[in-house]
Amino acid sequence: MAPRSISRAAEAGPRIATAHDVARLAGVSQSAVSRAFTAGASISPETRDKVAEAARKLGYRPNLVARSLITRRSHVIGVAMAYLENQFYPRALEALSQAFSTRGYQVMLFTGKPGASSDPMLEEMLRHKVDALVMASASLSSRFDVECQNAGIPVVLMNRRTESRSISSITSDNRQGGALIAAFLAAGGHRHLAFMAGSENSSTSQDREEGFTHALAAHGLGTPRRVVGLYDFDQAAAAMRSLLSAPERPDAVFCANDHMALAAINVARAEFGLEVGREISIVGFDDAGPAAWPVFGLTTYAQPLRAMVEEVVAATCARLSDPTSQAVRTIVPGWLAVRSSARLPPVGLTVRDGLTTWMPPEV
Amino acid sequence: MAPRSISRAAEAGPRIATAHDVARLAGVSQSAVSRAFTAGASISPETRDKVAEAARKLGYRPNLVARSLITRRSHVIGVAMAYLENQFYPRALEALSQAFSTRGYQVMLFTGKPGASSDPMLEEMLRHKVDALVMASASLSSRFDVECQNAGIPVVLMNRRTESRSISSITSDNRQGGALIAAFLAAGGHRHLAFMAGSENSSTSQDREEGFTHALAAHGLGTPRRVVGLYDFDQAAAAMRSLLSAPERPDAVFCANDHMALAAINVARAEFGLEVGREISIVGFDDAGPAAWPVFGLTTYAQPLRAMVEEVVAATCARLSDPTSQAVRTIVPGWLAVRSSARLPPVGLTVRDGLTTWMPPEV
DNA sequence: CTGAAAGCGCTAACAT
DNA sequence: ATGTTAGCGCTTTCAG
Repeated sequence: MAPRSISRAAEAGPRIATAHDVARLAGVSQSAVSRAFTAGASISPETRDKVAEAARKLGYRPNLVARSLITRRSHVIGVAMAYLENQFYPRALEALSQAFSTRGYQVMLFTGKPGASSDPMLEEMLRHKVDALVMASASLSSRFDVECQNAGIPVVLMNRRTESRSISSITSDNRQGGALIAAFLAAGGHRHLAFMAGSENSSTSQDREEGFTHALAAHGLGTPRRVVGLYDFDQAAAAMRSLLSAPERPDAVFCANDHMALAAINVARAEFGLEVGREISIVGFDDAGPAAWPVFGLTTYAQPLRAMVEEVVAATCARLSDPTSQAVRTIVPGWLAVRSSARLPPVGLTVRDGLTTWMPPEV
Repeated sequence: MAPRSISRAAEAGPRIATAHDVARLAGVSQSAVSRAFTAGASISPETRDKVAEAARKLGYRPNLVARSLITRRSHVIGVAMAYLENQFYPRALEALSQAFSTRGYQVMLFTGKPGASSDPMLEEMLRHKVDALVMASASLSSRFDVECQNAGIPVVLMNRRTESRSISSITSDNRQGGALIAAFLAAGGHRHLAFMAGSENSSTSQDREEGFTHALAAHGLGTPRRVVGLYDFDQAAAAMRSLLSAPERPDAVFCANDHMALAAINVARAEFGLEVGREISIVGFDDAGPAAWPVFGLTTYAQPLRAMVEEVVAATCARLSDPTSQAVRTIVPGWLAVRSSARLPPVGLTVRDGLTTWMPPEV
């Protein structure tokens, strides 16, 4: 029998070292070990070194599960996100994960079953004791609100908003973006406008539409023709098809996001042989990756992804460190990325760092 | 003093109910509550009902953190994934998350800092006590292997393989896919072939290249010209540029994945005015979302995403339920999705369900 | 079938 | 600065 096998259970392989094991080897108490791994704990350098040495030998790593049981902080953020075929979201997810991990949080992903309610997802999040929730898609039931408030976990919405006073939201300026696009299209001399909506219950789509429609009216261009793409590629393609098959074809269509705008370009070009940007103008919203690809050259309202993510993380951490703090409703300004998918207005274009944008001429 | 406030701490809001609270209200022991929430535990229907009722009243939810401390199962799977701008990965992630949640597991996402080693990521995964790891990108250091083995947590690679005997991997048939593409291109009458590699240390890129190159030689087409796109859109674009600027232009290029192939199409069409599929053939690998978009019509070796994900989940769960089981090395067959980006061979095409594929004529 | 009691690995008073 | 003690909320023997 090996001399050091005191009371090791007859398991396969060496047990995972605990703080006790480290304490024994270092000749200190278990709490000393805990302190050695706690930033700012009062411990002498010698003890810390002894512990570090023993820990290294044993390959010890603090068990975060045990820690969170007592500190009541799991350092895990639940992120609800579906619809990852829309390039905007994977980028957002990656950025969120990186930003949170910088602050010591990990992201637990909740995608939800395709058509299901968000309630089972909420249930899982709550059981797993996530410290906070960031929701970047899925529409939340009203239960969500109260359950999270009861559980005392902050909820931050990204790219959507809600009426609830207790839920923070970070969006870009959807209304202003819609209005800017209306002005841009009007300045470009378009007369027959169309709008392609996302989901009817999406605040984001609503805001963009409102901004667009109101500004259009202000420019004396009446009400745009309206189709619904449900944020889905195939649905958007179908919607575009109906738009282009109608007797009076629009000369410009604003799609509530890039994913649908890309579908629209595909249909216009491949099925109707239209030269996008000359025979028809298509504008999107997001500035997701493929928008900038040369074959698309999609003119779109650019949502500042990094800035939005920073705000999300800031809002989350703020409520985490002070639970009594108010929910915020942050609107991050974006800008119009002008490329080739829409006819250009004669004036107002600016180029900086190789990027072209447009601002309405001063009134 | 309210009659029922026995010893509640003077906190804000109602405390989150624990099994003890439920037990008290139901008039049973705390272990009875535990049993009521454990499938297959021996408990009478009456007790179960009493507990359920009390739990409902209190909004009780078992605390998974506490549970996992004692069961040593967190029911959390760590998924390491970066490079989400390649559409294949977000889809994979979504599918993984759904498949795992069906089996009672949640996914914790690890993206890693852009250029950093995978070691700090590993550290976090271990501290969080994930039950298993699935790695869909990032190259793992050798430490990874031994650390995970020590910690007793299974590692499953998706879309890459490794030499280690203890690590499972699920890939599609990269070699065969490369070979099939070579045969397809040869049959299409192409003479000047080129290959665009991903990362040099990527087993996936290597396998695809090997299959391609060997088959090409067998068809008497010599060694293809070789460029490196590093799986990156801009790098791939640059590589394509150099290919098309060279004195002898290739008439077909096989890119190690769709993301690069899409970049190649962009450059060929937008910068060189080439009609892709007639003046030059471009073939990819993955069949990621945009490949099927009409404007691209990318001919590509389709990796069966759902099947691969099912295999990943199966391999993970197998090792979880029997830690002594062997690591597997599964190769899932794919098929050639023939579209318009490459010139068609005169024979061998088959259409089924609106999808076109190609098989080499029998020898 | 049920309750009492012993911990899972750790942090946080509280003494010293 | 350090050790002792008491749990965090739960599962799991072990008696009965």
